Amino acid sequence: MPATPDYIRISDEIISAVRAGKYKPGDKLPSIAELCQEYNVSSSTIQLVFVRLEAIEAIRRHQGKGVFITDPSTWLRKPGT
Amino acid sequence: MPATPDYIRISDEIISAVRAGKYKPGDKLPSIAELCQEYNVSSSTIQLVFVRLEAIEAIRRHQGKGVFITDPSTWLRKPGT
DNA sequence: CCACATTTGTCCGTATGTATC
DNA sequence: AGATACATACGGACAAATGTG
Repeated sequence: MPATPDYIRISDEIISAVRAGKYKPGDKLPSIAELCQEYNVSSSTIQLVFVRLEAIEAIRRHQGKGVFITDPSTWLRKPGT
Repeated sequence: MPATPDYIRISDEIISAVRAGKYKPGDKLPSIAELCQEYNVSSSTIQLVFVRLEAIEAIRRHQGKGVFITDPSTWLRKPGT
């Protein structure tokens, strides 16, 4: 059983959404409060997701404004490469 | 306001230590408890550091064993490149 | 095999600060 | 000024893997 942790699963889902074109560069993610409800986790878990996605430069966080998708061409790669 | 947050500063210091050769691939980092004391932060902050370093594949975490430095050639790059 | 200590892993709730609208 | 939203940090609870005796 993998039992993937929430913060891994959620960040992977966001990456998949970018890959699928549901998010485009510059798009703003839902607010932390909304993501908490959508995934039924605490804000601390969402913050973990953001730290992880920011580390690979998949998002940019702007205090007071929101969290935005970056240009995937700089970070997106196929699985297993 | 902090010029640099703890979890960014600490992870950057670890990366610098790798760059300086103080840590080599396969080396085990001090335990979470020791890092907490060394940097005078909580374990949650160290966990943030680990999530960040793991996202860029600078470390690998092994539950019950420890946290280990990976081969820097796969992730280490000069600042600004 | 079992018991135990150690260590890391995940998640939560909260407090406080700062930036933006 | 107030509301909204993100940012950082803490402390604790419990789980899971490992190593030792």
